[in-house]
Amino acid sequence: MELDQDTRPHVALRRQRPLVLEVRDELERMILHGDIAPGDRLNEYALAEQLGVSRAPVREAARSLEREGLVTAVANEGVYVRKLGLEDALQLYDLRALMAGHLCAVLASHADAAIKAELRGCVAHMDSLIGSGDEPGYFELNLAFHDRIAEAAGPNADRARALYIAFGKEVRLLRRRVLDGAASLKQSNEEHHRIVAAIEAGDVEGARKAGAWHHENGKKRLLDRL
Amino acid sequence: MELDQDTRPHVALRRQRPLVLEVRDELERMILHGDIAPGDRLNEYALAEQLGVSRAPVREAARSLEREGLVTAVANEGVYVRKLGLEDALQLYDLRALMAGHLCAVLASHADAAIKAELRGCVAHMDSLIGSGDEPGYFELNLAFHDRIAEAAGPNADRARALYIAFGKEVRLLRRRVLDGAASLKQSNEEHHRIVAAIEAGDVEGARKAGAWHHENGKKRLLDRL
DNA sequence: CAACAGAATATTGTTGACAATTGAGAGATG
DNA sequence: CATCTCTCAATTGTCAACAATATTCTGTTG
Repeated sequence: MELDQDTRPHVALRRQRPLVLEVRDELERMILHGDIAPGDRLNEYALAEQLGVSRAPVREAARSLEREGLVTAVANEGVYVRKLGLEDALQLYDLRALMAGHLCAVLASHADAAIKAELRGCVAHMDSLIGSGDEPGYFELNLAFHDRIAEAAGPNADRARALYIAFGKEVRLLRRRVLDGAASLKQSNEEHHRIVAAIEAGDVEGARKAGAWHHENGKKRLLDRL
Repeated sequence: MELDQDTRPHVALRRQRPLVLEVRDELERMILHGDIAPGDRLNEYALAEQLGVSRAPVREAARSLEREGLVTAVANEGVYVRKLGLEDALQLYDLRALMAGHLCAVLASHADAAIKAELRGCVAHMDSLIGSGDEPGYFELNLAFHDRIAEAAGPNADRARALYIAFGKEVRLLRRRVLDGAASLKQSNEEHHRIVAAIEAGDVEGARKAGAWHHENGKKRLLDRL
């Protein structure tokens, strides 16, 4: 947390962004990055010293993270990074698929020509990336594609979008990472095509189904590896 | 060893339940009960004094409520009870319907004879309450019915259940309360019948649709009154 | 009289200190 | 040698004080 780099004291002390938000983001980064492993306790004192702040902001940030599902608090004992069991992960996949379907449905109900063209171009580009064997490029564009759908769903779905993003973060707490096998790139993009087709056609329920089913495959892949 | 007299100012008796949780529940009650109106600021100092605690637990509780969506925090200004616009309310109805459908679907996938019988008896009882014109009794049992479904969905849907409950609380922040008209009691219970029928038949997608549609009617009723 | 500058006040942001609880290790005891 | 208790260190829970910021009030000036 390099906040005190600035030598001017009065400027450095004026922060528009509350310290607790900085701490929250940093704790979230640490947890998702694996610096603090699932099951580990968050030592308030150590974290406060490490971040150069007092314990109060750390505690507030922890409460915020607790509500988000990234940590669990035990009375008089501390807060622990949540250990995600298989059952929890399956739930998250379901809910995330539900949200994705909803976002696709909302978008399908009011998509304009511009976003339709953009999404169509996106999946076409992914097709070409598959053809040239550029897997990293595909994964990156895949993320951008789904982000774009969530964003384009508009302000009337921002709550669903927030949950979609939160579930995505949370599922990363699963000990055993699910590496989306490269074997199914073609199948994955076929599903993308179906999603875009439904959105272009204004088929709300079709888009919901296509979006949900695409994400449910992540769950299926997880189960196949057990 | 002799025990000191209990004359110490801050009572530090064994607290199994952290103070912040008590404060959080109390604040939530105040907000939902209307003691603090949407748009009002939560005065940390005043609330702390009123609750007989210091500001730290109040602040932590507020962070928790923020993540839940009941309040919004503004830097250096304070936290305000969230003002729910019509668009927000419609979103919440959609998401709540989504969760309800999911809960019905999960329950349909593994309902045993006991819960089936219980739900069947519940809707039958509601039928009789309609017949006798007992509206308050109907509303109460209606709540219990939906709670029972959410509960019976089991631990594999507890995340969806938590969201379902949270959305229910949040929608109460809407300024203009939606008084579910008594005109549609019969229609409402017909939908209950359809839900139970799908659950009994083990029709997962049918139960999802029935559960979601039943809740979407709340949204429709809200829109009809504008 | 309106508008603005500046002081006074109220409120939030942050900190360090103290009390209480938990967990671990040393020592006693059967 | 196992086990129990007691003490001690580590950590969380809570608080009151201080610093910074926003808001309100007031007096001055054009």
